Amino acid sequence: MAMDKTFDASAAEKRIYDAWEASDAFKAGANKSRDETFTIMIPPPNVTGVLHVGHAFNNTLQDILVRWKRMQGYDTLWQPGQDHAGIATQLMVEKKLAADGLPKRAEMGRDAFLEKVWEWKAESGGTIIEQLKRLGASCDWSRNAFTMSGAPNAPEGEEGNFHDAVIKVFVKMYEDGLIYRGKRLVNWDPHFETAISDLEVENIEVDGHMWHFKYPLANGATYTYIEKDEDGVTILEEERDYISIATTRPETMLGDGAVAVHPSDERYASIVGKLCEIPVGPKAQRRLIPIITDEYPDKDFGSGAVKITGAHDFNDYQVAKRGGIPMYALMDTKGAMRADGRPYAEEAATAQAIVNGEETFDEAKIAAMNLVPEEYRGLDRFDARTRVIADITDEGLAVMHDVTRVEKNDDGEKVEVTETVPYVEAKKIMQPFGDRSKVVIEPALTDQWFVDTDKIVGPALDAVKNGDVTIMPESGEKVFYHWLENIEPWCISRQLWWGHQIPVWYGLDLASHGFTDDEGDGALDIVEMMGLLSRQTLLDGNEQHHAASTFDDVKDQFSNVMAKLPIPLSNARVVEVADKATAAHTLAECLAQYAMDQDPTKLVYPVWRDADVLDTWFSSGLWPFGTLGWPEQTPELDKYFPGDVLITGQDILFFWVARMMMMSQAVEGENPFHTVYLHQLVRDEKGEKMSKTKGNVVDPLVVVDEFGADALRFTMAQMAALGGVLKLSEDRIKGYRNFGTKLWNAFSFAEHYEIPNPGDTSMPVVSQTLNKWIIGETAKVRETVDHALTDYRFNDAANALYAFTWGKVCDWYLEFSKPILQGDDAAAKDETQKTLRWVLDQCLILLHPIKPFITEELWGLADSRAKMLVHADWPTYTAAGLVDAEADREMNWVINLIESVRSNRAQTHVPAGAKVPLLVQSLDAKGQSAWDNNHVLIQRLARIESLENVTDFPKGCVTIPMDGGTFGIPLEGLIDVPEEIARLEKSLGKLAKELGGLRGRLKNPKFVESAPEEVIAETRENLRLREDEEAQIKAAIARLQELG
RNA sequence: GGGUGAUUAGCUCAGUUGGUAGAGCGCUUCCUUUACACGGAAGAUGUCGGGAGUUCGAGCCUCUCAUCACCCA
Repeated sequence: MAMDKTFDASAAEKRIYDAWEASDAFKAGANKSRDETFTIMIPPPNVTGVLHVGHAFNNTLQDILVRWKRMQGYDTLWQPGQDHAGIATQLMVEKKLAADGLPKRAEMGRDAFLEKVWEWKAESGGTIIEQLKRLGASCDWSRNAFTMSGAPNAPEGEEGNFHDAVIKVFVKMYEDGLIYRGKRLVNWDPHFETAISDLEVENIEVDGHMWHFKYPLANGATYTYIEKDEDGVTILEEERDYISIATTRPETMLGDGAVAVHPSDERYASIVGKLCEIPVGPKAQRRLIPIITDEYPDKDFGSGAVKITGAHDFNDYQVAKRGGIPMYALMDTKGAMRADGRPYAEEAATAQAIVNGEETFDEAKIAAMNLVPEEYRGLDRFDARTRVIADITDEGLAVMHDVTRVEKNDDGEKVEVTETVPYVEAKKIMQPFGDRSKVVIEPALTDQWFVDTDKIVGPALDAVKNGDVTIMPESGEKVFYHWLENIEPWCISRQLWWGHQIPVWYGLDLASHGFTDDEGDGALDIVEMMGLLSRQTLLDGNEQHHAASTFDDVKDQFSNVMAKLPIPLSNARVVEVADKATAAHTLAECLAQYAMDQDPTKLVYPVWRDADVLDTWFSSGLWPFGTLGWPEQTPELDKYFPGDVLITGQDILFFWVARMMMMSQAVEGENPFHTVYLHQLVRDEKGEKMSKTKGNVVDPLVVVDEFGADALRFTMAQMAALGGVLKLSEDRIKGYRNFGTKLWNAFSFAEHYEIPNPGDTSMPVVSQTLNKWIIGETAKVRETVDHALTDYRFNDAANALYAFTWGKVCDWYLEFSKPILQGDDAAAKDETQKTLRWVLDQCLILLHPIKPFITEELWGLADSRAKMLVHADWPTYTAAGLVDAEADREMNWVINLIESVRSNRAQTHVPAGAKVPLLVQSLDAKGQSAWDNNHVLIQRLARIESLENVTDFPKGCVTIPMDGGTFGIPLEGLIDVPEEIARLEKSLGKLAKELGGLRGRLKNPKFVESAPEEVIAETRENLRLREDEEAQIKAAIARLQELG
């Protein structure tokens, strides 16, 4: 059966992939012939993900390494899987519910919603896996992991250990004091109504405005405001009864706790410590806030005075913390102005009392206060802004300035009109957006769980510093240090449903509620308990919490605390309820019941579980061991952890890499891998980010459809220079598709010449120079490829294979073999046939990690094979063992001569088909033997008719200087003499430049003194050759001139 | 504002202890010679972003400027 003209990738790829899978070719340990393991953990794509070029690139590199190591006989595992992508998945399912006209999430409730998510996952969650298969990814799919596996509500088929792992790690870290709960300013996504980490926030520069408002000083106080220029000359001096504040977010003024100025700012020094009025809200309850000093304000920015709204700005938060300024939260979870709490008049009065020092405050008290005046309550934050601006301006408290513009008056004449208008600067501001929701992120003061990263960052930092973990390229290390050395606490709670629910239960802190024993008799009497109930303080009070893997475990912890309470509470049974309100209600009810029947066995102590879930990256941080069965001590965990290499995008160095390192160290005390290979974002051919809005997105599957997976993979490998920018262009992919066809045609060549293809040939013992040479070249490229892959220089490996296969095997070896294959020397023919098959097999083996499909297909053409190519043995022969210096020299001489003759022919317009005679002068013995051995090849490929020894070249002869003799092509009458002279003179000019440099260096005594011996020798040799060349060209010109 | 990196042929990029620049694609010319036109042969194209310094010698090291990109504020 004749081979097809080209490789039909679309038809073959699926068939080949299925064959690999059917033979379990990718299973952990498949093709193992040694004990060393090689483990790569796939960076888990989102379960909602679809394959993009970034995945394609990333997974191609992983596959190259894995296939290479597997062929080398390592016990290889490429562990696949996906993460559950909390926000993205929840969003997707919510959208689907809406599209299907089903009840909303809140309407259907948590359990029903999660059921829907799992349903969605079963239907669509495997998309990206199928797509990775199309690329040829050789993961052990039987081990596919999922970060939500084993969750309590997981359906059949989703059993697994990940939930256990996550919960266990949380509890351990909680018990070790590495996780804590706190009220902190976090990035709040008002769309998803959840906290998100600062890494999930995109800061984008947008057109914004800066408004300038007057905060009147209390009690009509005034001061002299003096503005000076750079030279200290007064440019403005006026009496003011206000301080001017610039803000981009006027709606947050309602929560201001102070106005801050820089301590060195002379303009405001006289009013520091005084009070000023927030110029918004009902006139009767205008709040007064202090003017304080802090290092934060920039004297040159705005007015130099900054309003401090601790609960709504990260910088202000720090100032407020330093200054003990209350942080009033103004918004609800949706980003609307709060509508809860007491009437504004009462809240404002309390706030004023706090400022006046008449009332104390704590976090909880401040958090409960709502300082939004009634007229703004319930408004969206952006509507509130508009209203606040309008109200302040109406009241005349906006800073005004004059604007002059040209208008046409009633008569149509242009006139200048000057108006005094509010001073509003239009300016670019950096605004935070949720990377999923795309809405403006609101800093919000909320109770969240945090990992105390400061305490676990050390080992990760050390691992890189002491070289246990290498980050490539090296620049990644600097970035890594910089980030880890300035690490912020990691907020791990998310107000979502899709995720691992935090294993913490809360109970009312009865001790702090006055469940005290007035009589000191170790028991509470009815009066004491009823007194407590009547105070109705249960809901406002404090809580205590405990973490445990299960409710049963946590029950004991609560019981232990309860035991310290007076009888009969000490005997109350711990029960789980839905939430705090239910808990308070349940407790009150059972106490009331007890009051009637005095039956202590009916007393219960209700606790409720934290409703929030953990950040997806918390589970992803456990990926290196969670995928291997941890916390079970599985054989896989034992064997494949720690892994070897992590290949991932530079953009998730912090998101994920650092967290895996911290978590592996915190949990297992080991680094999860020894090498991190970071790559950049794949961009379009112009170097721009791919984005849907720009329409420059390259879909890797479309590329695969058009050019085949191998072409895409080879392109990816070829681009993968360490630290390089990745620009993907279709022309390139096309070029490498052509390379596949070239390889295909080399086999078609072998078929055409009817070369036997028994399969699995061993390296032939050869006597032909040609065969010795190509075997040596093969050994060289094998070494180059291994070195390149060892150093993660995928581009070098790809380029070396391209140059070898095309530039050596196809361009020269196959051409050279033709006369032998067609010739009568049976022994030479047999040897060459065997060598040719062997060399082609080596091409397949060495190319297989990069181009798995076409190579497997060609491999399968042999009569028989012991194994599929995916499991073929990777060669270990060396250049030292196989390169024959003499054969090398001779073949290079032949190639050189052929190229020179061709070049001269082409440049002197000898018709391509014409055969020309060749002359040679003073050919030495080596040259003669090289000619004798290879003249058939030379004559065929350079179209030479005959060789004649001459003592002098005739006039009009083009000369070819070679090592061991000078060749000449007599061209009298065939060439354009002036053109040829011009050509030679041009090369003479180039030579002269080179000669000048070489002579200059050698003449310089300092060069001869300080340069290494071999460099000097090389330079001398180079000079000698160039001078030789120059002489020959000059001689050639002279001969041509005689003609003219 | 801080950090990191980039700037080399028309385009996309290599260039590994500093020794005088390479590849692919594209382009020009020629060739349908029985593996391959997704091919073959030949060819042209670079003050290696600007400037300064170290050195016998700098694309590579140092400083500086410019432009661009990305990350973090």
